[in-house]
Amino acid sequence: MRKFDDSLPLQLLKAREAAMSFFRPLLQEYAVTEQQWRILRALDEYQELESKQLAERCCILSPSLTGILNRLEQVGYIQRRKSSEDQRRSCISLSEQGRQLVDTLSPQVEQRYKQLTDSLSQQKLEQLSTLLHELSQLRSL
Amino acid sequence: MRKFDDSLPLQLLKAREAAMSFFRPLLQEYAVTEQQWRILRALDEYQELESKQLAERCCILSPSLTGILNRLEQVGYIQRRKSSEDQRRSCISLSEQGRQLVDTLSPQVEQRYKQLTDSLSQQKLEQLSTLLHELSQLRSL
DNA sequence: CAGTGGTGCTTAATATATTAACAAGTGGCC
DNA sequence: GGCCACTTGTTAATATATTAAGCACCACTG
Repeated sequence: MRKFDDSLPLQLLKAREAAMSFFRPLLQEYAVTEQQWRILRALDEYQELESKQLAERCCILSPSLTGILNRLEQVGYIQRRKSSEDQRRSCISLSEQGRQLVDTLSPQVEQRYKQLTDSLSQQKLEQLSTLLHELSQLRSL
Repeated sequence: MRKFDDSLPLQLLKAREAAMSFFRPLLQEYAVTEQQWRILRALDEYQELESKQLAERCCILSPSLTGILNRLEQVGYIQRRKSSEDQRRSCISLSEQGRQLVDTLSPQVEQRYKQLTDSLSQQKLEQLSTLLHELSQLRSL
């Protein structure tokens, strides 16, 4: 039978752990979690997003998102407003404080990201990115 | 700046989600979690392992492992014994019931794994595996 | 306009992840 | 033997992940 270590999900997990080891110390220094940073990063790029879009882009399920957004709101990094057309939807955006954090952290994150990509070569990185994208499209029937 | 969706950790996360979508329904049907299955799978392959080795191979931190092993022991899938030479270490192994579960589930998991790999082509899979392994070796200085 | 199905988000309950602190066991060293 | 540094495993506290329920709001339809 196929060996345990050959499991694709496990390989993906280990690869991600290695990649995250580049950023964890930095994020911890600023007291934001990995997931919180994904949210902040997405909001920085898309200005204002609904919860559902945020969940989709950040790969976070809505029940988790509820808690994360509550905490981010409490420390003052984001703000919400109810959509005027649809009372169910809430639109999330960065607060001034949140934007400041992103502006401060982003360059440092980018620097470490470069260390990471340089360690692997540009070509392999693109190759990997392509394969990962292809895999992401797959769904069990 | 680099786009949000280009983030390697996020790509790895999404790829893993896609891959796991092939197995989640099956695992849920047998009421075992993803992590519990990793443990059982590892124990099936290595007979008996110490907690630390298990944590290493399954990519699970010790505090999480403590809880997972407690639950697996309670439902009767594993058993522990203290190492005779070193009273700190505990050796974990599959119980008869645990072995039965693995024997029942493994073929079905393999079947879905084949669906997954067939969807991607053998060549790309090997290519991906190689790149992931290389990435896994990297560590932030 | 009440009824109905569907959507967006939250709650609840349980299982993990993550960091720090701790408790106990081991080995070396004086 | 007693002190010490180190290792193994656990506990504690907080943040997420996952599935199932629930609740409010929306659009549609009779």
